[in-house]
Amino acid sequence: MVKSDINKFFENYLEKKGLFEDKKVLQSSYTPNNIPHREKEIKEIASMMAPALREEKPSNLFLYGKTGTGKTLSVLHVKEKLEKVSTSKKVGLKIFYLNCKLKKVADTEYRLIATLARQFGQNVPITGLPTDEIYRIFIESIDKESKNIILILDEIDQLVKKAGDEILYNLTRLNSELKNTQITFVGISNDLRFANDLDPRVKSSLTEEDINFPSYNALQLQDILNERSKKAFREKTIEQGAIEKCAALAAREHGDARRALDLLRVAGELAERENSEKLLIKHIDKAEEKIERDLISDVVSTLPKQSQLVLLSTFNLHDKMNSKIFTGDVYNLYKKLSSDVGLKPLTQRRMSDLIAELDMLGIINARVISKGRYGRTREISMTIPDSEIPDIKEGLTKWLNL
DNA sequence: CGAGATTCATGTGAAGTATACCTTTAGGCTTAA
DNA sequence: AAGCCTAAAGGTATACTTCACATGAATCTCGTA
Repeated sequence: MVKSDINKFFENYLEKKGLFEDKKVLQSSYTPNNIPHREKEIKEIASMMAPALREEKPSNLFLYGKTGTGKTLSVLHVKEKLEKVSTSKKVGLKIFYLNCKLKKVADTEYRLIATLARQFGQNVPITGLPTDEIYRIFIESIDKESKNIILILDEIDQLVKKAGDEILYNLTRLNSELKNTQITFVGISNDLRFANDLDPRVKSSLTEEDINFPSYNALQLQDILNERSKKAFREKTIEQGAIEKCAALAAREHGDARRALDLLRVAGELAERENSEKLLIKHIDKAEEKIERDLISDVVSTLPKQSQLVLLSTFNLHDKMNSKIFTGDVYNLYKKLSSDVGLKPLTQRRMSDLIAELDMLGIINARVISKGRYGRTREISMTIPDSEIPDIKEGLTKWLNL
């Protein structure tokens, strides 16, 4: 009985055609051939990098603009095309893309260089070598390879925030160490003010040329969504107005195209799970909530245990009393919790740094204030809407085996 | 009443420690001549 | 004797601790109007 039910379910599942034709198209890793409303920027990038084909050194390039404005996409697009030409014409050119935000990959000077060296096929250890040594290995390996190297550093602001701008200084000076090769840097930043806070020497050399990526407006987002949904969904599976709704929602938040695409994809997934014939507008509303939740719980779940504990403490305090939360309170609760879990509590000094990190990740808001006579502390408030907190708390307690 | 001193609770920087990992080196063992 | 393996020595990066000093506005103090 049961067995045949299950068989039937699977058979039905197979027979029933899903809404998606090709879901990959909506994922952020996908690079479409056609990038609407970025023709100008792509052309600019291409003309900046073109000298590399003649084995001349292109200027360093700096791209900035809010998240989801197509910076990464445009660069990768140009990269692909450029690589194609250069390999067919046998030009000595290599292009590397590296996202500096990835933890344990490129968030310190050592790790950044080590990752780069690894991309050149060098087998370098994750720790133990002097940083100079890593530089030497890296320089050596690229110097014999090819004439031109273009290094794309995505989310470069994150790197500087964590590890200081000395790295960039070292990097820009790298060219003087190289005999046969030249490195061109392409920096990408979401933070518009980032370049201004840099050491002037670094700034001038890194931003020889810069391109601003403006935010998309709702109409442009619609174009993008239409373009992609044609490939992603089967015909006539989207309710009239659904795409417009996606575009409008995403446009409300500074025109983030990635968000718009996520919205559409998750809505499609939800619709499919509900066995709905079409992607309806209501699915998009649900998708918005889900994305928010998933995004946060994704970050939270990859946090180190200690940070999770700190976060849980702040959430608990936030629930218990709706007054302001201060560092000292968090630390006391954290200490109690950590002994419950059987984790050795960190010092308050360290926790202070952890709170600062959580703030940087945008999971909480922590602001240093002075309470005058009553000392100085961080005042912590929530960035997450109250309705989402119980869910995340549940996840936290699970991960922490509480 | 108001300017300046005081105070508190913690921020923050620097230096030190523990841990995990790396390379080099020297000793001991095996092996082939 | 040459070659190979192993373990110790000496080095680094990273996460964390310890120590000590810095902060900055509410509150206190005290001289002055």
